[in-house]
Amino acid sequence: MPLQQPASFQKSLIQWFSKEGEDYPWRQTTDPWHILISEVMLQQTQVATVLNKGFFVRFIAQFPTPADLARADEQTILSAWEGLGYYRRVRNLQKAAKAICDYHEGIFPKQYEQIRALPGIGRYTAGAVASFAYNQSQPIVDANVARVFSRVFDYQERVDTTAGQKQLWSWAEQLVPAKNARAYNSALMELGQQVCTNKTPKCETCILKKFCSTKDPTSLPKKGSAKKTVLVDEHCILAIQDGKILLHQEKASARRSGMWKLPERAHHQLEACPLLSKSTYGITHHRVTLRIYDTRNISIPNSENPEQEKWHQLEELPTLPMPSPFRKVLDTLLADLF
DNA sequence: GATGCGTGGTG
DNA sequence: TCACCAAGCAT
Repeated sequence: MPLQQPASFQKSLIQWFSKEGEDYPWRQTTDPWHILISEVMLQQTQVATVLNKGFFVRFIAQFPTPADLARADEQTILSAWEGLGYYRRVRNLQKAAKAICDYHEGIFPKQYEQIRALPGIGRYTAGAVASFAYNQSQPIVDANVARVFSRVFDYQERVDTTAGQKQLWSWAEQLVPAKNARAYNSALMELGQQVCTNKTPKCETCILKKFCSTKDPTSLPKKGSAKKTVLVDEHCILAIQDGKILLHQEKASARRSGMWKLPERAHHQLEACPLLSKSTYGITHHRVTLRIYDTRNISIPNSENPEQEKWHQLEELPTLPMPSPFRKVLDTLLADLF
């Protein structure tokens, strides 16, 4: 046991949470399907993002049961996820919905191993669903828990390695209580989010202060250095004729597959076209400079893969799933032009 | 074990 | 400005 008084540690957390815990929409339900949706949305995504734009409330209204998501088409699920990023998550969520319908008669499974076996559900998400929906005594380790544990135990090794993960999960297993795992796990994560924060931890008011060994919290947890960002240019065209706009759909093998964007052209094909906008956005380790050219009064340069391009009515634009950088630039351009 | 995957917030 | 980070997972 890593602590002398684990019961006191657990009790401190649960008491703090009962006073300071936020009343998020996904904490007002124990429906495992709704809990799963929230957990998948929150993977590598901050609470404020999911909360502010109403993604969770809208999604569970649109797909209240696994069967509802299982029968939706690709464009519909991508549109419901638009703005959240990591679109693979919603595809896996649909695969999980189909598996629940096909192998569990549409009833969300109760056993941890069955939850863990669903597509897109790893060790963290399985533990989160089991503890939040069913109050089962399962450990969780996310970025918040990793930060709290690495500081409480003054862990000087890297956490983004197999050995580091093993250590964090071992602490999580040993400390999760048998009875109140729902409240305990919620509290541990929320302390990491509200108090034991990345840059400026509020150690003076932290209820785990008496359990905590680190003298230099902001130096923890230790991680390897990130991959260097690569600069990339993207040259796209705004082609509008007779109330229609030309769009490109990403292939199944591509990133953002199934989504629509403005068609790309080689830079040298666009020398005669006026530049309409210039913006930048990040995707994985790339920094993309996106330039949009006006081809409305010029013959449109030939595409290398015209089979992926299609004319759409301008009215259809809001219903077509589109990556955020293109949604934003189109909203701005069309507001200016019309 | 390392890498790819989106987007928005932060100091 | 820009690197880093966030309720991870699959390959």
